[in-house]
Amino acid sequence: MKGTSKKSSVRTWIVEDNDMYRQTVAESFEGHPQISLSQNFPNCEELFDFIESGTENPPDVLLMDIGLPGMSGIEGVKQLKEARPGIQIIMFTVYQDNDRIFRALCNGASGYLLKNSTAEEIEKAIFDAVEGAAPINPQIAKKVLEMFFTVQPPANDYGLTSREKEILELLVEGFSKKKIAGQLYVSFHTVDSHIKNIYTKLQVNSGNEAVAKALREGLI
Amino acid sequence: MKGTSKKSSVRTWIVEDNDMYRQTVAESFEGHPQISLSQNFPNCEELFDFIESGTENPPDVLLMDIGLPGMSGIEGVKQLKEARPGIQIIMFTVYQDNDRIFRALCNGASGYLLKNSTAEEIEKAIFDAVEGAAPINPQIAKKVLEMFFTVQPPANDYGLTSREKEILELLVEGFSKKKIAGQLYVSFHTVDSHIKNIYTKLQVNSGNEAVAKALREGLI
DNA sequence: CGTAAAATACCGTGATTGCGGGATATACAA
DNA sequence: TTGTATATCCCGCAATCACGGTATTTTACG
Repeated sequence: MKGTSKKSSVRTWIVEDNDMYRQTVAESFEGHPQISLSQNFPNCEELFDFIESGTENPPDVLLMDIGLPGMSGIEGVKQLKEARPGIQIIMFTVYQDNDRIFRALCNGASGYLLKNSTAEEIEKAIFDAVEGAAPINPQIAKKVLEMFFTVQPPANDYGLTSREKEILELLVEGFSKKKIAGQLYVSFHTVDSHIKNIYTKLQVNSGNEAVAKALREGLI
Repeated sequence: MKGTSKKSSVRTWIVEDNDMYRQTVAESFEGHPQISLSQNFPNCEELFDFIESGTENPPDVLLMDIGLPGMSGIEGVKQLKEARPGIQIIMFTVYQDNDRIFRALCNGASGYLLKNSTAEEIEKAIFDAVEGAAPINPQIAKKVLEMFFTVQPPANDYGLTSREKEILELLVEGFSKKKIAGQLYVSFHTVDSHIKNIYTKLQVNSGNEAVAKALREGLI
């Protein structure tokens, strides 16, 4: 269906500066019936040269080290994703710090494996990636979740009434008191009173502060 | 070291309303040397009753269905995490919609598996969870990444100068023009001019709008 | 060296805001 | 019934803001 012609083999390349490690990975896929690890590079520069030479079509999946000489794997992901968005890139690294994880994923990496992964895990990750999924090492996934789902205090709403929330929302949208009054078909004075109450409840004393507090604490 | 006494067996419970499915999972771990699936429940209410009864210590890991009669698995995660934050909860469901994924992870779920998982995958996920990692199905992980790492237009800064950014920041902090002038040891008129330029560049015409735009688009 | 951009400073005016009052009506709970 | 909360409305005034000018000095850069 849908014209997705099943490929006989997932074409995979690897960028890894440690010669021995690169060879080991390459060899572990030799003779693999569904994965052909057809090219490997010691750094990003050679990868890009090869792609631009047009000698061979780009791969389906790329395993990318992060700690590379010259251009880092993080920067490599960014540039490769810009040039060839279709390639699924799996980071393949020893680094587990939030900053590298964040930047790699920001730049468009589809997966993030640690170098202690078994050949089976790498194999599964390649299949996952080519199917549009995101193979992420559970330890890394934990950090990603922590980055975004940090247990936030359940959105203190400062006891704002629904009317006050409504007006706060319009304030955030940039409307003046007069415009808000028009929008809600009430008098300017009413809006003014509500805003006074909002300021008191939020413990602020200017529109700017109220808007900042509302946006920062997700009050709207 | 550190007093972490290795447990001989990972104690795991499951909440799943489909009797047959629940039995199947339970049976697949019967006689497992390191995982004891010691209790199973058809809904959250019975789970909580059992926990409160104190008959047995809470488990290390809980497999939690989402589509449950009565209290949903999402709500169950929230309440259980509040009561017993130490329990690692793995969602175990057919649902793949962003909203359920988001809410489950928000409420503190450590993992998210699909029901088509193999026994080996579940086994690995339980071990991952108890070690503090986050076993997430790659398809789900992809959605999580999309939720947060959507290729955002590279932070348009509207050509603000560094001084203008500085002043915008102070504006967001709720300072008045006069206060900003004092803070920066410049005249009120200078600040006024900068703010005029900021408004022009951001295409807004009030402090509220500028603050909202700055916060929403991460200009600061 | 020259020039453009940035930062600085000033003026005036009308609009808007922040905030101090106070008032009325309605609804709901004690 | 009597409060309490919510929403509505009004007044006034000092402070602040938005915005139209103009102009000087500093900085950056070819």
